[in-house]
Amino acid sequence: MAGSAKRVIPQYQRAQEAVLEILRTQHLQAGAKVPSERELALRFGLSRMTVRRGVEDLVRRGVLVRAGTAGTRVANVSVMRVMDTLHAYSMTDMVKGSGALPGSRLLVFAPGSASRELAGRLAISPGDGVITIRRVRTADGVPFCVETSILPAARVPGLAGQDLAQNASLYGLLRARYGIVPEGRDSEISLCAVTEEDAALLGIEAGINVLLYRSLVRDTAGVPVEMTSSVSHPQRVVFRSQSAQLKL
Amino acid sequence: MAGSAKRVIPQYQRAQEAVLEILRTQHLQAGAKVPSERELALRFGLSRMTVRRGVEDLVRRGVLVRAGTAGTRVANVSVMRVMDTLHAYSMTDMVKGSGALPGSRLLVFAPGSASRELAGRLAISPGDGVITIRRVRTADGVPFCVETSILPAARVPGLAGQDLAQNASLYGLLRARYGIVPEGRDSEISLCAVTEEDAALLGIEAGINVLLYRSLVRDTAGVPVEMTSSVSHPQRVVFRSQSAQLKL
DNA sequence: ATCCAGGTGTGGTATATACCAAATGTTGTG
DNA sequence: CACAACATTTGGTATATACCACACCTGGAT
Repeated sequence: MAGSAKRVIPQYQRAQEAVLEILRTQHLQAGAKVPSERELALRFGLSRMTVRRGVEDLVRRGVLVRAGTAGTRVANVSVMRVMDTLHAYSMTDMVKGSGALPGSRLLVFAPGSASRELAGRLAISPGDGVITIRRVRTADGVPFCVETSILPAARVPGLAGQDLAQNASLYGLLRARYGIVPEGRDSEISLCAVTEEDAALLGIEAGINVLLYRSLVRDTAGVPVEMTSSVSHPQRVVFRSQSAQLKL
Repeated sequence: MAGSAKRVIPQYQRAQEAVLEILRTQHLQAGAKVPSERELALRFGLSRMTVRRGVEDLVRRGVLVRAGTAGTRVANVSVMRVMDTLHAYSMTDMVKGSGALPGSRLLVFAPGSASRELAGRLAISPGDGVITIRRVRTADGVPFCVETSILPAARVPGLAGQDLAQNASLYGLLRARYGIVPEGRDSEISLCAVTEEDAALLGIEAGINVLLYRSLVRDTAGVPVEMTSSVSHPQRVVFRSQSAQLKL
């Protein structure tokens, strides 16, 4: 019924959005109780089952936690990096999925040439052009990580700083303008002492240990398209993953 | 009292089991088509919605892959194996895999009873018996992490401290003695300040930030078998993962 | 004031039904 | 034989309903 668009967004996803909206507008903190499923259903004009499906997704993504028969509450982590094996989320989508408004501020956009080691990783020749992008990522305006990406310049001709000026998603650009679809990634999580510069950007004490996430992203052909290394805020970021192994 | 509650197994989990059973008995290879939801519902005597719920779990766990309106298929196993560095099941094997000699020292082996929250995570009843195992893990004799495992006591009758005395692998024991095969895990990596005790064990300064790895391991039926949380040495541990997107 | 019984609200499960869009299968025509 | 037209199958979504077990609150008896 009603107006039909080509891409129909399912009601349960709208319900999800609506719940996230409630979290935002009501400034619900971690541990705050969320309206019951029946209540939400009534409010959204949907059936409980439909609302429930949306809520379950939010629970699965770690935004909400169920307290059994004592209601459902807001989880205590603001930003999650879901290391899902099936979906290579863009950071932008990841933040959105955590119920926050994603943003980014461009710090550096610099053409350069690849060192021998970098060239090796990116599968290009030493001296080949690369582009270094450095950004502060924010969720609801609060910075949660400083990210540095390095891409082979040949893959992204014409890419300019202003393309990333706003809150644009790099992956969105790669896909839309260059037809590059990130498919696989090798990643690594470790610790490092935060530099003074990064500490200032994140609003934390310099020199303390923080999470360092580094990854190499490949396209559908397995060719490297991006090297990323990002430093995360100690309290605001959690890496999650779900996996299953099959043995028959 | 203190006994296990009735703990009724939901039909959709039975449906899951039944589907896995079909995969086994019919020797369905990766890519093979699985009976349709309506067909399964008919076969199991359940409603389609109930069956669907089970199937969705299997999809989420990576066992099955949906091919839209063209049916549902068995996932490609080889792809799943690629990512098992981060999701390695046995720490012992992991250490071996990095070329070092694995070892462990048992700190605590304590029976106890589950709190409400713990019971919820392990899918047992509050008050049910659990076993807490705390070990220092070493590589070539050098400690690199302090690990705490909690298992439902009912799953491992007769398990004793000396079983883990030396360099025995807990997972090896689970498999060999109890027939428990770890299959999937939900995991999470974050930061925490190291306690004095752990700091002393790892030979690092107390209070600094270290990597905290927490996971819930499930067996082939999706039933929780172990909760782990481990604190890693800041310089000696790196979490790696490889992932590829799955397409059939 | 304390305690306990019972009502109410909550999530968890299960079913029957319905319609849609896309993919597949079948059939009838050129 | 090739190919278009049609019917069927499949997963995807959405709803209404029902019952359960547990947590919580409230009111009344002690």
